Amino acid sequence: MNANTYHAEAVKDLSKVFKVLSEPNRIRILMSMGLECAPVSAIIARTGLSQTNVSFHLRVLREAGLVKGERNGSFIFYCLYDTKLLEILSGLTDWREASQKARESEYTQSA
Amino acid sequence: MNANTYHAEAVKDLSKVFKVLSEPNRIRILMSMGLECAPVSAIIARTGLSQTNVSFHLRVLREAGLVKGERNGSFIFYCLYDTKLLEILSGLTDWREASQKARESEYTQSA
DNA sequence: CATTCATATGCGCTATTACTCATATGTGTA
DNA sequence: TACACATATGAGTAATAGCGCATATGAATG
Repeated sequence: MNANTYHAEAVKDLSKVFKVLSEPNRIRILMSMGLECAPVSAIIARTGLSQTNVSFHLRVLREAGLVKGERNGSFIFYCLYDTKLLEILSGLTDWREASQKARESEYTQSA
Repeated sequence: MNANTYHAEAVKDLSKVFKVLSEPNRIRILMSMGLECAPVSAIIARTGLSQTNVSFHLRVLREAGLVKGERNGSFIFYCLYDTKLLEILSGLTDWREASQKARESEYTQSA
């Protein structure tokens, strides 16, 4: 049992989270929710995506444990499972923007 | 121009990074590099992946600006473009592990 | 210059995924 | 009960990604 097998579970879960977050529209949905819960119809309005598509992405986000939905009358309110996700997203954005110029000017090639 | 279009570029870049990180083997490659540069052969040995596959993933990681490669004789040494990526990965791992139990016991369903 | 070693690349295959359309489920209300 | 609204789900499709095999490139060494 080396370092790889030791982190196997963590790697597995991490890659799943990354896969879920690799869809631009899912990121937009997460950002559109912000700190407060919102019904699906609000998310549809904010993102401009189709109802079917939003529903599809919400399920993916839900199954990944990134959002949760609670029924309230005929509406279902969705919110971030952990609002810390917003900080993570903005932190990563800052990180990428900070190194963007360096990446653009540097070669980083192979041969 | 609303909030969505304002963040459009950031969302685009973020989703690309997440997509690159959504591959378990790529995460393993990144972790196997750690803080120091290593030739491809070392990465192959550490991960147990095929040479073709490692080369393929390294290109993806390189084009995403996550690693850089420098030739040294007949070897090409790869290293993290920014070692802060390691902290990010471990930070996210901790974040997921911390909420894992809650996610497992809670419903987080839709209807 | 021929050979060997390290690494990259093109091709074909298969599996996955995001999307739309149509339809189903569930809730509130007359 | 019937109807309207909010949301979920299933089928079908087109695009993409990861993998292995074979091969190419490029550096070192005799």
